[in-house]
Amino acid sequence: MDDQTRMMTGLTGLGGLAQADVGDPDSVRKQQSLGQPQQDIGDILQQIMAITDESLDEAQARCWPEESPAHWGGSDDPTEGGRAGGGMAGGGLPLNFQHRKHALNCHRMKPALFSVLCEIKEKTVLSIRGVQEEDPPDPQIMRLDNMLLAEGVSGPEKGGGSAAAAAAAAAAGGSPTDSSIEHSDYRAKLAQIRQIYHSELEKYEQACSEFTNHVMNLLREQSRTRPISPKEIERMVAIIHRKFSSIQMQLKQSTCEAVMILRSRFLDARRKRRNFNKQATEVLNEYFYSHLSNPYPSEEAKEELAKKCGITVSQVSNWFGNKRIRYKKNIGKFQEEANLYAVKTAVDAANVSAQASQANSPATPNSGGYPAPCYTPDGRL
DNA sequence: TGCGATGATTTTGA
DNA sequence: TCAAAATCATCGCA
Repeated sequence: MDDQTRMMTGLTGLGGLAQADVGDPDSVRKQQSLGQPQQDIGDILQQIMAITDESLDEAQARCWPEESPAHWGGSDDPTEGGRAGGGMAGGGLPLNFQHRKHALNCHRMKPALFSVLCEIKEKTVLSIRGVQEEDPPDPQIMRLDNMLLAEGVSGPEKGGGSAAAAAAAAAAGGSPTDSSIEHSDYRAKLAQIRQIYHSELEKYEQACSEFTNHVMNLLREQSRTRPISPKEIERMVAIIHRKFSSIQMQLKQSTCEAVMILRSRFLDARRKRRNFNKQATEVLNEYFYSHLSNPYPSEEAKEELAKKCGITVSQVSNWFGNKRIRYKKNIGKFQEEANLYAVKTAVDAANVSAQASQANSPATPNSGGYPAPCYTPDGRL
């Protein structure tokens, strides 16, 4: 059966019942004299229009009088909220009006008429509004999500931020105790942020779920008295979710800010340097001046130096970078130091050669590159 | 407290 | 990508 046929049939049937039940003399006369379906439709539409003039509360209160059976295809449970006002049947309105509405509600074709109204509504209102509803995922939310994931705030608990903390602590070059203190401090603060974030997120999700359920129940209840399609309920749920996701975005944004502040504080701490101890400086200087022709230690040499000095490879690189540029800038100033280390290296080499009976071991492999210092064989300048 | 020394970071260029 | 150069920020001493 197509919509039009169904509507016509429904309206005709409804009209007949309305006339019979209501006992309206005019309607009876009209039916008797005209006997036309169009007249019935006009009557029934007038009755429906009269209903739409009421407020929703009035309608609900009067649509479910005490004796009213569940003819709208809904639940028979009398405890349901929408019928709370059932005892108010009548509400001071003319009795024939109440009877007419009751007749409408109880009529067997009411569901058919109702479904037609739903369809019309869906085709008109929803199709217009629904055009822009399929939003692509918000890029800002995606960025925030990615950042929170990378920092180890969202997602499964992992090394995340602590790995960054460890790297930064290692680069700080402080004593192992200092690093571990900084590391654990960073981790503790990050864990705190993580905990607050998850607890707030849980609250939002719970509130969203509760509110969505509440609205859905309300709409389902109202769908008994006005045409609300499941699609419309879905749309409303989507609107609620959008509203709540904007709140979530604020939470994510402030969490990101907190992480950035924590991170910047931690990274600032990296700038707090400590001078290398005397032994470490000596080892580095020894290498530098004994390789003055080519003061570029290989990766292996850097690792070995780092191990000897108790610093990181990158610190060794920094040291050599600084040393090269400062030596080059002011050779005169470093001359004395260079001579000192050259003598030291020569003495060490001599000792080694004496012990190993290898007289030809080169003490200073300098040839070209950075200018070598001047010194006498006895160690004096 | 000022200043030179020094380790770290950033910028620039090959 | 690496090294040079510039710059920053802190240390440590007089």
